[in-house]
Amino acid sequence: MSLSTSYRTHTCGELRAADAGAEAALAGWVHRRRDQGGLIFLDLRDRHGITQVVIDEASAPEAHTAAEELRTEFVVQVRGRVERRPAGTENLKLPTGEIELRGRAVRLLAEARTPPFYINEPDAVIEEALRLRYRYLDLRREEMQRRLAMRAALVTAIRAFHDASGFVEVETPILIKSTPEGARDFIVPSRFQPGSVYALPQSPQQLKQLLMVAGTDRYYQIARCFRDEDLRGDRQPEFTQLDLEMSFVAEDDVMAFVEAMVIDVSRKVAPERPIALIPFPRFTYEVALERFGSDKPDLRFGLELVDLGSAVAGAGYRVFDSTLAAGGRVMGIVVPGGAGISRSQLEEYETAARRFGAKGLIWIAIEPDGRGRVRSTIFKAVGEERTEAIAVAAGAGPGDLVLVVADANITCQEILGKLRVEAGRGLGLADPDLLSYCWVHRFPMYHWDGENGRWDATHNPFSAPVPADEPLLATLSGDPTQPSPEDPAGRARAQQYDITLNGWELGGGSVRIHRRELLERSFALMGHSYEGMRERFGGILEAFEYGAPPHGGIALGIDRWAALFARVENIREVMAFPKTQSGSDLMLGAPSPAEPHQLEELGLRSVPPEG
RNA sequence: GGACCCGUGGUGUAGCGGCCCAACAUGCCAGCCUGUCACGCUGGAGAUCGCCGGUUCGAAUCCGGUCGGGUCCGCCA
Repeated sequence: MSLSTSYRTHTCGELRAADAGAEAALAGWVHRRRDQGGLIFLDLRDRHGITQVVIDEASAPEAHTAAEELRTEFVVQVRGRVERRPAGTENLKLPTGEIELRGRAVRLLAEARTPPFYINEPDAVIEEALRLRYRYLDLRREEMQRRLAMRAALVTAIRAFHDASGFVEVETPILIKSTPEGARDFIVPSRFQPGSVYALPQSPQQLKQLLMVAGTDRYYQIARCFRDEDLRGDRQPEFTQLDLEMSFVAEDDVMAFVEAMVIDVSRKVAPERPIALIPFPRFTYEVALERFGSDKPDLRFGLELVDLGSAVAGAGYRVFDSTLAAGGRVMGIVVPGGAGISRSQLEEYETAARRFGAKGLIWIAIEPDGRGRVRSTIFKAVGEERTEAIAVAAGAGPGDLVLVVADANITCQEILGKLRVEAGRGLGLADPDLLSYCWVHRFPMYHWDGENGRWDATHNPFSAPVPADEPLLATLSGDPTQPSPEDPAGRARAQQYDITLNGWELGGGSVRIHRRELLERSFALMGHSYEGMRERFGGILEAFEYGAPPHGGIALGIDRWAALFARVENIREVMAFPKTQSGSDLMLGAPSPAEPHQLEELGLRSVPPEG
């Protein structure tokens, strides 16, 4: 494919030694200018690369005069002859470094103000607000262009795989109906019906299920989604999901397809990065929490949680005894070689544990040489022999450090899960090249919402129970609209699966309920009256009366996936025009106050904030 | 809703009660330079230290507020 146009014969990354002798025209930005007096060097840049232009006063006086006026980021076109560079002056750092363009004519296409930050220095540190204010300049930087291209390649690979697998890409509307579940909706007031609003989709969930009812069989979409919640490095108010849904599938069918797709896409986008385990490991939610203290485990390192309940029972340490008596857990992780860490590093673990919600952190260090010499927070209370026995029970050897937490079951697991990640990454155990995918499935259908006296969907309110648990979607009272925390529903597991990459939740999905009766029962458990359901979910409930196929699907966060491929922590780095933590677009100045006539048309009035 | 961090020439930082009408690097401007590639050399311009108020004889520096950015908890799947 040629990118030549009426302005250029080649891109700035294209010319090689084999092109020597050819006439060429290049167009691009002045990356750098090196003025030697009678000889001026220009590094001409476009997104494809950099080519050196040399302009000799003696042989091209007009071009030389023009080049003297050039400044950084001016846009120019240069015509001339491609020449091999004189021996010894080749630049091995550039792919085009064997040649240069001997400029005969320099044409200024656009001047440029001095940019507010360095576009030509890859390592320059730039305040993020400044980058966002001048995003078009930030994106001009090679690194950002690379990320945009990588993201495009990611989406292309996704489309290719789905297309080859019989999927139909369908666009769903952006103006839809507000639903009460999940996050806060962005709303758009209606001019036709003052006082009424559309909602922007949090995901196309109901629409894709309706496409299944329509017989689309396999649907996918690169879908923009919106959630009006507080932002984080990995959360933007609008973000992109790969959304897909398949008919006539069970859990394994969806997982198998997604796994094959993820492997194919990974190999296309990041061929140099090994995929840790194929097939992807699968853990039930319960096992994931028990072994890794997380429903999105980072499997690039071990440091698995160990139950120390029997090892500490009767040790005579009050915290352990009271926790166990209250039905809690005492668990630990072994930090290999951690016995040698400094007092201040230990304190960092303690601070981290408290930040994660722990009441305290107990540690046991086994000295590296000799045997039986331990240091520990519980040494005095428990004695050397018993302390060492606990450490050994955790699987620690000489030189290791054991971190122990005692708390209610899930609290204990989650705290240690976070400490595990802290320790694993801190010790450099997480191979940054590795792509370590895994599945976590069989989440609890519901968790008890004590505040509202109802069950709440752990993930998606349309998720189906695992077939064996379907009878559990019931209440003790017998009436699903009268739930209580002791209901069998609390034990039901969902056909819900999350896919995790290097400790990030990449996506989640489920097999859906496709029978109206069961969906209504589930909604009732979640506190909806039958009237309320018709109001909020009437469309889909009715659709299910007209023959809905069994179906299931998943949604994957494209931004997170791209960020992981780009090895960045923040999804803003892989979005062209992201917003700040307070939802502002610093470049466009959005959001901005509504014009009075706009409000009037919509039948709205602005109320000044309190205070 | 809450906690913490940051805000000083265009950019990145230093200075953290008087030695500062603010330092360093880079960028910018001018001059010189025919093989540079983060070119080099010489000279120059450029900052009411985010904003408002307070403490003090004296504030970039201490205190309060506010605005903007970030990280985290809540929230969010």
